Amino acid sequence: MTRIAHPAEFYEPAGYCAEESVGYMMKRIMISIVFQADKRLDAHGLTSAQWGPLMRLQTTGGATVAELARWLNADAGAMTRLLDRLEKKDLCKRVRSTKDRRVVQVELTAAGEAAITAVPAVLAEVLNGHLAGFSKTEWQALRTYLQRMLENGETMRAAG
Amino acid sequence: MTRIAHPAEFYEPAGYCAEESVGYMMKRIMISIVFQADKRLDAHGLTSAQWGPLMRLQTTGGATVAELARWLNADAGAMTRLLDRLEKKDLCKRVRSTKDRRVVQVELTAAGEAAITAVPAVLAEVLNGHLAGFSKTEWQALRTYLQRMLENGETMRAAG
DNA sequence: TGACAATAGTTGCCTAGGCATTCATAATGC
DNA sequence: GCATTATGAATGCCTAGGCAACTATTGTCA
Repeated sequence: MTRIAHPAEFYEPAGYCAEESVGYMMKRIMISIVFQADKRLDAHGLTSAQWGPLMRLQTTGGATVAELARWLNADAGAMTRLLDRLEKKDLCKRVRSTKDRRVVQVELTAAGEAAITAVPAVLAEVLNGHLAGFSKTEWQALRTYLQRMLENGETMRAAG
Repeated sequence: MTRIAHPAEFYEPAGYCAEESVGYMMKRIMISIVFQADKRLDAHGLTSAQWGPLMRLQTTGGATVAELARWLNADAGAMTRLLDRLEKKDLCKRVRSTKDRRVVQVELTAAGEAAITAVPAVLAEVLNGHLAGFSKTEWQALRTYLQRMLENGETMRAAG
């Protein structure tokens, strides 16, 4: 039996201050992370939006457009266009499935395999940089908080 | 004399797992927050990107394009186009400054004032919902962590 | 003063995501 | 079997941000 937690009451309409909200802070942190990652990945011809599908393709050894979109919490149409750009750069290729002719299997090309080898190191470096000074305990606490916020978000979404 | 913290070593290139990274979690949280805010603000004709400048205009009683862009960590060109859309909806207006003829003062219209009255309540509700189950101590700890990540990001940016 | 740099705003071109629609194919139900 | 429904992918139209180039204006300094 799961107890549904009541919404917190940390923020109030009167005197709401954007700078103090966790939303504003997280937005700025994400801008900083993406900026640093893009700066390092630019030399490899990748943008911060492009390594996501590529890494997923590597770990799973191929996926469909819908699977990629679901995994990245993205729109299927946006994924189609993102794959267009990746395919134009010869980083992945589409193969129409023969079993289910609706689906398109997406696979990495050799160039795609090569392009993502540098990605994990870049991501690790950028994240570690933003966590400078954190103890392991603090890092774990942060991840616990974020996980709980994620679950609260899913609860809100399910509630409609 | 400020001690520069060394980068953390929580993430490593080998075996890097996107799902476990704080970046991936924060991205998904932001998607959830923006989704919930957009859902509630749609009835007021605002998008999640539009209430930012409007609220800033309200609290400061008018600002320039560059000031808005800086405050929102956004590009000046993007801000110009965002203000185009807001002006088309008659939510704000531009006034060329007479003192410095380069700058454009942006002000809220009456409709703009009316449109943002509902925003603070929406933001407070969405944030409180994502913080359901958090104690005040945990919330403060989370904000401290986020603040430190922000400062680490600024350090990285300054270091080049 | 006059050349130069700095700043403010705009615009063009790019990547990018959300939503609705469309088309083809597959699964389901009568 | 056939109509209905569901799913997968793609496309059009919208908002949105980053970067570079450009113009107009202001500030700086020799």
